[in-house]
Amino acid sequence: MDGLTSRQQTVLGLVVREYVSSASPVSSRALVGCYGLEISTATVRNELALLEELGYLTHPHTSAGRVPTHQGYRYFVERLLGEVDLPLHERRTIAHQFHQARQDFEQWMPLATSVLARTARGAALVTAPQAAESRYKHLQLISTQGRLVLLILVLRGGTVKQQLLTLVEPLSQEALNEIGDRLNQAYNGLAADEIQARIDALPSLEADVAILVVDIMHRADMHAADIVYRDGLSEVLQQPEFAEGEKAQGLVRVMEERSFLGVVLADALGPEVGSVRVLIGGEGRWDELRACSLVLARYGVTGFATGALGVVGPTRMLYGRAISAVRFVAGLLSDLVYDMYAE
Amino acid sequence: MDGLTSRQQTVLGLVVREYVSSASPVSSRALVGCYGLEISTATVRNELALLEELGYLTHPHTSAGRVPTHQGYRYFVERLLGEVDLPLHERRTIAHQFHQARQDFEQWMPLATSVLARTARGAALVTAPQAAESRYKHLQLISTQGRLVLLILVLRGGTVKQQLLTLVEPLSQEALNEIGDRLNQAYNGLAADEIQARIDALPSLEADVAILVVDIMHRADMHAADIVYRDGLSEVLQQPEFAEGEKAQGLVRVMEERSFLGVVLADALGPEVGSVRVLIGGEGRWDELRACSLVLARYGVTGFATGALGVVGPTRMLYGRAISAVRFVAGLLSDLVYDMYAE
DNA sequence: TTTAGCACTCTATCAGTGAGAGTGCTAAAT
DNA sequence: ATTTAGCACTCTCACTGATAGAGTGCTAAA
Repeated sequence: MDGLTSRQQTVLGLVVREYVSSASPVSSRALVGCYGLEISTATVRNELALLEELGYLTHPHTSAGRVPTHQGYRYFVERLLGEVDLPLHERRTIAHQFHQARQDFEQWMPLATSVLARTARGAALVTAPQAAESRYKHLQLISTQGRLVLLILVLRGGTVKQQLLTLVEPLSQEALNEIGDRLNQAYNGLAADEIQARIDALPSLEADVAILVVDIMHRADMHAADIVYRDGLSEVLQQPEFAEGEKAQGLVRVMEERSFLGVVLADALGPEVGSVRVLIGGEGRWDELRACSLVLARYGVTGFATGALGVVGPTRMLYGRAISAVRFVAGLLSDLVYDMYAE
Repeated sequence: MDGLTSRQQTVLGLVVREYVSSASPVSSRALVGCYGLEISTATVRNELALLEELGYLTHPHTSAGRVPTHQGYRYFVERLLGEVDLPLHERRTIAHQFHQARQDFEQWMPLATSVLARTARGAALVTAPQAAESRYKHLQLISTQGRLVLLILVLRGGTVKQQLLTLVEPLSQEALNEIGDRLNQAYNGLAADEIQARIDALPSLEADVAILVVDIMHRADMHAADIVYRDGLSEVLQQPEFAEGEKAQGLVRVMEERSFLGVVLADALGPEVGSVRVLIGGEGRWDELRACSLVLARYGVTGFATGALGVVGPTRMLYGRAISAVRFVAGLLSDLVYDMYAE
């Protein structure tokens, strides 16, 4: 059975569970005592020694109990956890909250983040959905004062972009509406490059606006993932592994620094919506994350718009809850994105 | 001279400056040695003892140097700091960055936050400007799929609100435009209550939309301050006072928890745009903030739209830089808000 | 009023000690 | 061949002096 006997698997699983809940090294006595194993502590010790030799456990020092290694957590997550899901009543509560907020577009992301943080008992991150390629939906020019105009550009999928625009000479709101109407007629549903190709045919003022529109759409394609929602950081920082400030460094960085998060996400998830990924202790690639695990997924509709979401916590995290929470919330968000892009 | 002799003021000032830069208790020898005082360490010790008796300094223990108390920092900020300002070249760089971003509405807040964090060397917080009272500017209904409609509401000052709307039966984009045009004609520049009062006169579909608009405007008035931009937290957490995790608790809470921040801001700033406020060690009111200082200001135009911004750091912070950075950035943001509301 | 000098106090550090925890090993039992 | 009991061994943790060093407070002289 893939290298480990069934009893070894049981023991490894119990060590992980016990360590996750107690946060201190697990002794053979604790395992036998708390979980009613039908074997003696000495036998358990033999198994523990073997599991350590195989790299699934370590010793902080000779006379301490065992602690799972990253490899141990990975084995736990991949082979021992099985198919986990949130209890029905939690799924119902969450689904209900999303149903309540279904019309309130702006609440989707904050709600998802807060639900994720509370359900997974970790720090939650959600990036706004980013369209594979922005497509023009609607433009509105709104006169402000004098030559200053507020340009509102709506993209397919409901993304709204704002930009200021200074005219050479003031125009009435009616004139602005006309420009908007003409561009709306001409560009509905087009991508930035397609608009770019048709700019020549326009009179100069429209062309100026169109150039700006193309520019905004390009920027939207580049930077949509910069918008990150966060929640639950302060709760996670109370975990004992972060008692020494510098241990918390990686956690705070991944929560705060867009660029760092971007790299991690790109590397761990790829562009396609798929299954939940678990990143344990930085996987040797990110040293700052040695004490942290991330449970990540991409949501949305591949080819239309996707975003990422995830939970960050200590390696000693409740993987079962985190994975099922991430999967469930990703599913809900994917449905919302689907509704917004299906036309 | 308000209780302290000029020499005592000098000594207090030096203790604060030295402690801010060294992060460890200041001895009489260090003061004489590093700052070239023309008096002996014994004399300094006498002054230190007096300043301690007056409550401006403390002792961690008998044979340690002096550390400023909250009262000491307050005296320093109010009487000893004088009029501080950022060096010209920094002001120029910052003004230039804002000038570059002047058209790019969506960048204002992130830019202000990032500039503030880097300039003040602290964690920066900026809340979005909130209108004293939302006023209707423009409505656009955009047909999505079937009966689902995306409602885009622009308020005076450039705030854009989005909401989904499910129609009883599908309508063409033209029909939606007509509804939008009629409401735009009728409601331009009105406040929520004024719109509320005129709903009766409308046919039912328009009335439904108008009810939703009023609802959105009310929500905007309530919750605009919920949008908080943050930056620089991870740098501040590296400061030695936050090496023990629990000391960082207050800092992270004020940075992360909207509700906590809201209470602090409301209490410290009031609703009017005014001068920079300095909150030292939670001022006895917020125990979590005992190790932190906040430098806060309200920006914007009183009566039209205001927001708050501030820097959070350890009590041992560079008050001079923080105060001048907050004042300068608040000024820049106020100008931007003024431009957006002046009509 | 200032200063030199000195006693005093407190910390930080190191070494040493004993208790306790938990293992690893060995030899006996199943 | 496995499992188990028993015990020696190791390492941590908490406590205890003991010491050096830092910095003060006080006193008496300048």
